[in-house]
Amino acid sequence: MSLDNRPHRIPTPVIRRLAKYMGHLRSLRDETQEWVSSRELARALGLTDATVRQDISYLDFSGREKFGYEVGGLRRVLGDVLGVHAGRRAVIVGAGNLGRALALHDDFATCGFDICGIFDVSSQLIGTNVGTMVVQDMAALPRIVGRHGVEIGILAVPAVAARTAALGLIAAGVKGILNLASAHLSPPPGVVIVDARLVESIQELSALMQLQQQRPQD
Amino acid sequence: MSLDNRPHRIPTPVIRRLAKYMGHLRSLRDETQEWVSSRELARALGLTDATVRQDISYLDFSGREKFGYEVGGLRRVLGDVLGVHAGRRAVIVGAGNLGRALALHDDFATCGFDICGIFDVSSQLIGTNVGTMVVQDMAALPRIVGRHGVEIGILAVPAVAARTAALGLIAAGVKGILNLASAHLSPPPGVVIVDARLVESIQELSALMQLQQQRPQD
DNA sequence: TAGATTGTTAATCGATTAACAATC
DNA sequence: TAGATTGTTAATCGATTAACAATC
Repeated sequence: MSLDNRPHRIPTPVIRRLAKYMGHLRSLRDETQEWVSSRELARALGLTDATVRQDISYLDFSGREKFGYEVGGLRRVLGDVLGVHAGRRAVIVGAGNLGRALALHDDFATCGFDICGIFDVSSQLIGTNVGTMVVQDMAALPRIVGRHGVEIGILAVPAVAARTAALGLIAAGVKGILNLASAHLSPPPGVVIVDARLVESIQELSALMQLQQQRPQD
Repeated sequence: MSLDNRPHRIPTPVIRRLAKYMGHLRSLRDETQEWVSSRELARALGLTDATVRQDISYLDFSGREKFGYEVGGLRRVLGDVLGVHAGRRAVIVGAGNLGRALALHDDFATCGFDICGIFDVSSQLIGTNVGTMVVQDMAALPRIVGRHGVEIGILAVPAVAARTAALGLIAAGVKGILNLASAHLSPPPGVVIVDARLVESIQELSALMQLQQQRPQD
């Protein structure tokens, strides 16, 4: 009866941990382990068991007392939430070192994300090979996005080019952007942007190292 | 007098935003802008001005009423906290597509992190060129770390190899690890690990897209 | 002066953890 | 049965935001 049968909002920190759970279950893949407990997941990922149970309670999935969670079933519902079963297609914008590496990185494919194009504006790069793909002109983006039903754009361009590239992706019909560029982008309604910046991560690391050296007791 | 003149603990969310502020100031670099207000920083980065002021209050730095923060000074204290002036040296472990791309990525150098080696265990990769560097055997790691005072290891290896590689880095004397591998690592005391996983980020994006499509009002 | 902006306190909001009844 | 584990509530903890006095 309740309206809350519809999928509820899941807090972002929870979503991030769900992705971690998925990663752990994937590492169990070939093993024959059939059940996993909240305690075991927590240990493996450096969390508390209460957090794991709370997180899993957001899913349409139940564990079983004394056993824990059935590995295959949990993998299925996690995959549903994380959209890895949706067969999402993605394109990469930016065919520099990072963009090319991502195009060749088969982890995306392993996790259900199909990279179906790589684009750039540089005439020096357009036409060059990246694995089995050929770098295409940004002008070809709308056509490819339309033809393949591309939903995700991976932005691997210099900061100065980020805004224009993002607008191009959005105009082409992409609904989500993974932003590796060092520029802040505000998504229009209906578009989601997630930042993933290596420079910020290494700076975070460096700051934590600094603080740790100053107050080693922590 | 107070003991709290010593550097206080800065919450991780704050540190992450400090890195964003730094990125924004960097984008102002060539410009002649001398002052920046909390309001302006907030706008540029999608935050509130209260958050910006609260964050900056963790720093040993003061703004000026009616003017805001002096750009050069703020950049200096941010750089201190983020360790970008420390001239930190880093090595990359894993000379696959991602590792090689990171070695060639000059954003790290631009931000004050000096990549001074790339390592792998594969005899097929050892000895190959990556820019001006040559891929070295992991066995050479302790020597290089010692000689150059390397503090950071960037882990870009497959999940199965992550633990061994991390132990190698730590044994060699590295104090911080940027972990791009899909494996959870628990740092020993005195070592800091920050995770930066593209697969988790794209799954987070995908989940947010899914939720957005289900509840577009959010 | 009036207006803009900081620095900081207090209030709100949200996330994590502890605890425990229910269950097998 | 006893013991292990879930699911969930309530308590705690921490982060963000609002508000405003102080200042130039």
